Amino acid sequence: MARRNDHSREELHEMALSAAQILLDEQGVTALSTRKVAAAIGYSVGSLYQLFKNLDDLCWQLNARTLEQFQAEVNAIPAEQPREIILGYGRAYLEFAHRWPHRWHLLFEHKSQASEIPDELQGKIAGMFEYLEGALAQLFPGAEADSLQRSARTLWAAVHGIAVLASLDKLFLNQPALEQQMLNEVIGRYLNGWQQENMA
Amino acid sequence: MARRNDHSREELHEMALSAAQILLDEQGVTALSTRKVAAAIGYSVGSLYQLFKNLDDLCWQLNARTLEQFQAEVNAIPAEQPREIILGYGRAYLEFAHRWPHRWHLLFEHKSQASEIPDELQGKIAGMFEYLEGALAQLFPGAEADSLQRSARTLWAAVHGIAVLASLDKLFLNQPALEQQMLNEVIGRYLNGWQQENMA
DNA sequence: CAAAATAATTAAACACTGTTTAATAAAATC
DNA sequence: GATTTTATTAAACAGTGTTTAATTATTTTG
Repeated sequence: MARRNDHSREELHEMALSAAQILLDEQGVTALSTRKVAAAIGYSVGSLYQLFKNLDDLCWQLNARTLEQFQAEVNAIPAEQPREIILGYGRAYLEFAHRWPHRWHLLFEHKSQASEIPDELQGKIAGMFEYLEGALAQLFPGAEADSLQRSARTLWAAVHGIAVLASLDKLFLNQPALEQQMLNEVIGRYLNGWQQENMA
Repeated sequence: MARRNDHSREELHEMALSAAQILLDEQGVTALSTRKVAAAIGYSVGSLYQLFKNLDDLCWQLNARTLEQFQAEVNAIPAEQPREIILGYGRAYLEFAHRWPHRWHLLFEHKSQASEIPDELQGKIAGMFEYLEGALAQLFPGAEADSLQRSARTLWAAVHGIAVLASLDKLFLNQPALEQQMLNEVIGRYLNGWQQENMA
């Protein structure tokens, strides 16, 4: 039943990733299994292992796609004032986590942490930090590189924390537009507090 | 081979939870299986299902223990100035996540979210928010209840975000005492920024 | 062009997982 | 002491990731 020329290696690779993404979107991280992906593309599990080192490898590649997609959305944000850039980034982050809950979940699954992060992905993440660092550098021209790098991560951690707890339903608070308000407040107050330091 | 009077139901329950906790601490979330817990206490899996509804139930009870332990540590923080209380809470949180990485990981495993959060646990979490809200209320006597509740969650989310990304090794930055600095800055700047709002 | 080498594909197996079931052994009740 | 209730277990079911050996298709070689 082998049929090598039905699809090239590249086509198969693409088919598998697409099928996996659909499975992920529709049924969540736990439904993402080698057998289901194989069945979805009409091949056996063994053939999947010809295309991917293992399931973790497939997940990393899925994560790379997710990051590319998010990065494209972030790049589409009009570059206005630095504060608006940072806020826009946070909004995009929260919105993305809501729109693609399972893709976003897979990004931070501890399981994937078992194997080491591929260099390619690490580069993508670093690029996104630089985006934030650039906006912060505009706001704080006198700040040291260390400080800017740390602050970019701190702001990202804060936004990420909001997204995590919201997705886990662990905020236990019914307020209208809760996440949006939390986002506005944490970024606004953080930046104001920092500016205040520089004036004293 | 049944031996009903070797251990009472309560003893068995305690033995199972303790064994599960050791397994969790030593081998991580993925190693926490019904068969391993059963083997550790010298009973069959079936007997475990007499004590717990399922593995998720066992995990919830493990999480309840973890929260109790953390709450005890938080309560041991000397009640000083409100800012020190909030900072102390954040420090305790980061420290706890480092000292008990797997217990802390289990707390936020999405898997456990499949079944609903037991009321008991929900109450424990609410209690911890109140702790933060109390300190914030001292700093901002004029603030509305809504605002205090939201801010407590925002600060928690920020600290949680730092802990998550640090535990996932996703900060990609080698700075001495990075997490501590991020913590100090996010709390300090947030509170300063808020105070600034009230003066304007 | 046919034969040999290579590579892809698959079915089956292995070692796990959570959970359920039927049979058995022990304790409690009558 | 006989009967009912309960605890316990081994076995089974349906999954999982991954590996293996055998088969089939394609390429390369003679």
